[in-house]
Amino acid sequence: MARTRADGLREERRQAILKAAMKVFARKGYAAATIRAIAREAGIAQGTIYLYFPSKRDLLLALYRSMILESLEQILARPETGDTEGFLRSLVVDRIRRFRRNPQAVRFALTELPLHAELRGKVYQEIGLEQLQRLRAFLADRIAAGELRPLRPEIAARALQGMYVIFTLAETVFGDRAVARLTPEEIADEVVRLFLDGARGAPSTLPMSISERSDHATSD
Amino acid sequence: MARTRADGLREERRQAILKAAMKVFARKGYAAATIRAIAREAGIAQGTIYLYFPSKRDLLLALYRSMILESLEQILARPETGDTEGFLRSLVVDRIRRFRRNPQAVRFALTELPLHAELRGKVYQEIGLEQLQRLRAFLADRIAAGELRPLRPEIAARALQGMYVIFTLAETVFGDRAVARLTPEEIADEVVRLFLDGARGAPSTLPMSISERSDHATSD
DNA sequence: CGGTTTGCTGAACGATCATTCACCGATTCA
DNA sequence: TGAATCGGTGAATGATCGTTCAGCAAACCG
Repeated sequence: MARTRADGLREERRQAILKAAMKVFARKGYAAATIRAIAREAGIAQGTIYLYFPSKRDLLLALYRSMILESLEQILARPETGDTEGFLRSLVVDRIRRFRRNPQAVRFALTELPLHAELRGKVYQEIGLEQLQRLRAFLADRIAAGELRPLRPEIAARALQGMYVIFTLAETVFGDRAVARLTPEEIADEVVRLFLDGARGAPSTLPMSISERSDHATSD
Repeated sequence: MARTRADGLREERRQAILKAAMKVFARKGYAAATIRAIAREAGIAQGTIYLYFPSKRDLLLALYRSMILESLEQILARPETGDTEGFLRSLVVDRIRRFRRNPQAVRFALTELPLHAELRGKVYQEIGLEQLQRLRAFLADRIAAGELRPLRPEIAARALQGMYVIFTLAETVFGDRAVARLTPEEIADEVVRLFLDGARGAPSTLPMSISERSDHATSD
C-alpha cells in the first residue's frame, strides 16, 4: 500500500492549513477571519479546506487541540525539583521565551478564549490549572521544608505567574515596545529576586548599607 | 429654547446605546456582534442607532473614548504619596475592585485591543502608560529615599502590576472560579507583603518592626 | 385646527460570508 | 490505452450582515 506516503502528504497539508489559520485568526480574530483569507495564506483554494476540516469552527477546535497538546508536552517536560532559585529562574525564562516564540498563539488565546466558553473550560483544565498546580505544589513543598515562609500558595503561585505573564501581556494587548527590549534573563533575574526577597531587601543583607544602594536608582 | 431638555434626552439615549453595545461587544466580540443585537439589547430599532452613531466602528471608538475618560479620571484621582505599604495596598485593592465592577470592560479591552492597532496605541498612551509611569515614579522615589533596595523600576513596576492583574486575567480569560472567591483585601495583603518582603521572609524578622505589620491580615 | 417638523421604525439593498458542488487534470488500474 | 478514481478548484448558493430610506405617529407652530 502507498497509504503511508499519501497519508503523510495529507497530514502535511493539514498542518499547513492549521498554520495558515493560526496566522489569520491571530491577526483578525476568529469572527473576522475568512476562509478565503486562510486559503490564500495557505496557497490553496477555499474548497480544499473543507476536504480537511468540516467547518470553520472545527478548524478553531483543531487549532486549540494542537495548542493544548504542544503546551502540555512542554509543561510536563519541566522537572519538578532543583534548588528554589534556579527552578524559578528557569521557569520564568522558559515561559517568556515560549511566549515570545509564539506571539500568534498568545494573541489567539487571549482574544478568543474569553469568547468561547467550551474552549475556555477545556484549555483551563488542561493547561492553566495543570501549570498552576505544579507551581503551587512546588511552593507548598518549599514552605513545608521551611525554606519559604508560610505564604498562601494559591495566591503566591498566581502572583508569581502574573509577574512574568504581565510582560507578554504588555506586548500583546498594549503593543508596549519597551518591554520587548528586555531579555528573558533580565526579567527573570529581577522577578525571581523580587519574589524571593522582596523590594525592601534580602534577609541576608543587614539594613546597614544605605550608602551602597543609591547608585543606579534612575536607569531610564 | 427647549434645546437643553431635548439634548439631555438625546444624551441619555446615546448612553443607553453605548451601554447596550458594551454588553454585546463583551459577550460576542466586536466582529461577531450585530447592530441588530445591540438594538434589541437597548430596546430600540436598528435604524435608531444610526441616528446617534454614523457606523458600527464609530460605536466602537466612542466606547473606547468613554472607557479612557472614565479610567483616566480614576487614575488621576489617586494620591501619589502615603506610606509605601498603605499606598500599594490601597492601589491593589482599588484595581481589583474596579476590574470586578466592570468585567465587561475588562473582557472587551482584552479581546479587542490586540486586534485594533489604532485603538491599542491610544489606550496604551493614555491609560496603560500613565498608570505604569505613576507606579514607576513612586517606586523610584522610594528607592532614592533608601526605603527600597535599588531594583529596576521599569521591571518592578510591571511585575507588581502583573501580581494583581493576573487574578482578573484568570477570571476573564480562563473563567477561574477559585480566584473569584478571594476578596480584594486578601489578595492585596498577600501580594503587597510578597512584593515588599518576598517569599523567603521579611527583613522585619530582624529586631526592628515585627509588631507593626501583622495586624490586618484577615479583614473579611 | 391644518401643516410642518422631529424622532423613530423596520423592510429593503447590496455586500460578504461559510459552505456546497459541478467540473477538471493527474494518477491508478486493468 | 481507456476507464475509473482521486485531490483539488472556484463559481454558485443561501444566509446574514451593515447601512439606507420611505413612511409613520406624535409634537409643535401659525
